[in-house]
Amino acid sequence: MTVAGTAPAPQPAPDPPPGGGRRREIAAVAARLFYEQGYDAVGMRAVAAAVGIRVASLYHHFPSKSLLLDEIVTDVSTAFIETRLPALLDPGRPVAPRIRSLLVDHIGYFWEHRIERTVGVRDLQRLPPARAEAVQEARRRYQRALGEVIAEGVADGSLRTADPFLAATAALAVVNGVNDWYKPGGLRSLEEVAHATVELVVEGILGAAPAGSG
Amino acid sequence: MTVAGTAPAPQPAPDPPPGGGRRREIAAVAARLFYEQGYDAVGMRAVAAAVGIRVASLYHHFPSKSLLLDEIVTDVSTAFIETRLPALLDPGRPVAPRIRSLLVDHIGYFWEHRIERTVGVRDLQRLPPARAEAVQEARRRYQRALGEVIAEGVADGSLRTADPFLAATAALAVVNGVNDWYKPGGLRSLEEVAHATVELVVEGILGAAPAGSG
DNA sequence: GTCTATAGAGGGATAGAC
DNA sequence: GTCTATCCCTCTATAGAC
Repeated sequence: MTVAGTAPAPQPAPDPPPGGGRRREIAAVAARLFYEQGYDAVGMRAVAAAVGIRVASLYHHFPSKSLLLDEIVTDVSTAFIETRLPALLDPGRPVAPRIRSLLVDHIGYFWEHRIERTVGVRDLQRLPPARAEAVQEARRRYQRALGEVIAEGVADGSLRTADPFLAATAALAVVNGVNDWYKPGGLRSLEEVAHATVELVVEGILGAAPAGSG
Repeated sequence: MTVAGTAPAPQPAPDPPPGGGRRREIAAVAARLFYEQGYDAVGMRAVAAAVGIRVASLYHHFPSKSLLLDEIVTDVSTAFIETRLPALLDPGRPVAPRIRSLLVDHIGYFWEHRIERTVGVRDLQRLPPARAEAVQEARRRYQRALGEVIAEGVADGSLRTADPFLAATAALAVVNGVNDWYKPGGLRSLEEVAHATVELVVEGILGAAPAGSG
């Protein structure tokens, strides 16, 4: 599921190399268990049992539990940010639409990857330190870039907010919050919620004119 | 530290009963360890060592590790909500000031209790199930009540937002987010950040008139 | 209220056969 | 690539002395 926006969600190699299938299967099974019970509460025995193999076999695919966690969270937590920063900073397009499509895509991407993202937030400290730092650094760059673009919008008069960096943190808190409460199958689709949320953010917090008025 | 608002922060009994001091000391030490490393990553041995006693002595004060966690998080996570709901719902006062003072106090209270709150969010699932449910129920009531008050403000014309319950979740995401990034000792005091954040929320997300204009 | 000692289960990880 | 078997450690919790 991809929420309508500018760019397609980044996809890893569509054809997993033969033999890599098992590795991906283990990561997917472990991700779900970590998501449901927490990293520390799930033993390698439980992961092995859910996959249908023995513990020792897990260590043929991953050298340690923390590197299994790394496989699950690091790419998902950094790929969106890395791939979206160029479009966000592209000066050839008006600020408000740039931010709108970024945030709509943000909600869609992290909803699709909500399992990995939830684990990546809650159990970040369990990653090998250098990997945890990489994730945090990507998040900081993202937030800083958004703040700079908001400041650009304030300077050119298309946005109005007193403190661009405070507004950036608030905007990200709101869009990230969607993943904490949205449940599918209700009255509204994720697309509807995403667009309503982004309008609330871009008009309310950032002071942009309504979407259709440009 | 209490952020300026309407009501004083709720305080537990100021004079701990003699003999209960050790219990409080253990809870405080454990809270800090859980906050820094996570509930599952901290063993009862580590708690005991930090207090300066042996593991068995811990079990004289708390019957289990999960009830030690309960002592740390449940009261802090529900007391603010329970004590503030009457004032939030009080129809004898205009909506916007009611929400403003609630949110300013919210930021101050959960900043003061950021250790307990962080543990209570991240490790909620480790509480005894009935206690975890109590915490979640309090959070739901709080959010629902805020949504109702926002709807009241929309009805009387003092607020303007398309979806009061979406606005309530967004507002809470922003104020809760402050505790994730604010660091003391910087350019701005918590009071300044709290007021700026609440103005951003109440004017931006809820569509209220600026603070001094009523 | 704190201690020593220990039960009993489960943790991550490895050796080496197949 | 998966297995059996095992190492060594830590976990929560309890028994019973002082």
